[in-house]
Amino acid sequence: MKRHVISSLISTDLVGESVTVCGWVRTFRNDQFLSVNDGSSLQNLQLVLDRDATPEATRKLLTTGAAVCAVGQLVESQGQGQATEVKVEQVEVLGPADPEEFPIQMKRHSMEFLREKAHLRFRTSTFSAVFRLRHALQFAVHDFFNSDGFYMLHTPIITSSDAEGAGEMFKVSTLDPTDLPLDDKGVVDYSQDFFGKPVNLTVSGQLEAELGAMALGKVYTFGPTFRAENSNTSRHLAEFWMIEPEVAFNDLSDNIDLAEACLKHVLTYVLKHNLAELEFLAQRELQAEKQLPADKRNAMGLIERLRFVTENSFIRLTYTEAIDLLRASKPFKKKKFKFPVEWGVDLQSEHERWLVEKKFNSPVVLTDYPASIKSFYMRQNDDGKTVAAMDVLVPGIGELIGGSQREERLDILEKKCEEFNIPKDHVWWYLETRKFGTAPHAGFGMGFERLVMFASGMTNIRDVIPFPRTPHSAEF
RNA sequence: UCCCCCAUAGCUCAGCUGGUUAGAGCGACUGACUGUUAAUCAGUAGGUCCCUGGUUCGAGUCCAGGUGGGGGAGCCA
Repeated sequence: MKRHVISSLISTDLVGESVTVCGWVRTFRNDQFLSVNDGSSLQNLQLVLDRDATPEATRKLLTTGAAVCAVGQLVESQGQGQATEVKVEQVEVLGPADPEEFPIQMKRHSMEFLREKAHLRFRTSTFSAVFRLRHALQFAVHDFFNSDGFYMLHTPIITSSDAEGAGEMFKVSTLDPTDLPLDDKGVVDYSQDFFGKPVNLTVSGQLEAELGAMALGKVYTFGPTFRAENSNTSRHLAEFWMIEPEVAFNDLSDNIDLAEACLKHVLTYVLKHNLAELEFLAQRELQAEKQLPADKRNAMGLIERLRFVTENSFIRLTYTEAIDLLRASKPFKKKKFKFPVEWGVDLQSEHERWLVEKKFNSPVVLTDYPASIKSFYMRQNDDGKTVAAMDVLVPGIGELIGGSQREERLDILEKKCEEFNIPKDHVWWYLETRKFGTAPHAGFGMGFERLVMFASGMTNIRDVIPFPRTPHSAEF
């Protein structure tokens, strides 16, 4: 069946033509006006029925949520709310939706309620807008790297690498948990497992991406990532998608430039191609913020915030400079911070928030952290105390990107493995890239859902991924 | 994992220092109206007050435990 998508019918270009449209009923007013959405855009199409020509049995089935298909002529609307409408000649209900049971009503629902209806929440304007935006953002990410000569590398999802230390891992096994094979010491004998050794779901594709970068030059991964941390926050998922570029011959400064350019590209893309969604989400945010006290609201609207990021240079400062700024700040002097601010301890959320939301009100890139609070693979600076690490912090979300220049010197990397208790035979393949033709290189990880949060103004990460995985929650 | 808050109709919520028949708005249903924009107007139905136990003459209300949800923290992206 040849169909027209609704997004192509809301302008007057096709007026006079006979059209076929299918979609889901939003409202049915006056036994005559059927508002239908097919997901092609936020816009609903108004189908105008001939009340007398439409059997009552059909009209009774035209309830919110029902799937319908209609044939008619596209005409200029006689009403005020829309440019065009369809004079329906024939309408068929493909799938009714019992109005007593269908949970999505033409009224505002709480995000908490819709989260429990994750299978149906796509039918709402908010979630359809979020997921169209999510699609556009992932397309823009691929577009950015492809245009810049990167190759996408599919790094493994099942991995035996346990060296990254990025978090607790999900074990993957085909052994029967009620009948585990044990060796003579009573320890599980993984030689009988599918891979002959213990394996996990990946917590990061970085180490493997580094291997690719040391031959292909510029690579990136964009795949699912799993953390079995018992994190119960609005910014963490057990299953999330991460973008991890890795570039040979880049230093830390190049790495920050890449992160900044990438963010600016994807936000510019959605500002150009998804303005309707962004305008809708900006309105939604405004409504939601009415419930909040004035000091908890965003200083700028959603679109203004995104433009600000695309048009201004990110603030760059070292960890040491950040500590100095924090120690000179009002909340520090008034002892408003709960956690100590001194060189050597990691910055807490409250400190990052102050820097990003109060001091600069802009994305901030913090660099050169103390070695002791960062990972083993980050490149040691000449001062011997800090490493060439970077975090990109954005208002409302905190850490959006974390990255570093990688340690390319074999002797130092081997020493770091010892300090971090990483057995060399677990990462022998990683170390060999430093043995054969080592070169400076750098990369970062960007949490895709956090990017979608930032771009959409949604405040809970569970509302920007179709089917969120969090502790005790894997329905659907 | 820790701290705080919450759980009452399909949804959002009210329900006072414990008191007799648990309410509102929206939605749904029935009817009226018919160029409506979350249509309007009138009416009707709809409740295991999250679960278990306790205190009390009496518990939606107080106490304990549990479950679920939210906000914040840690871990991080």
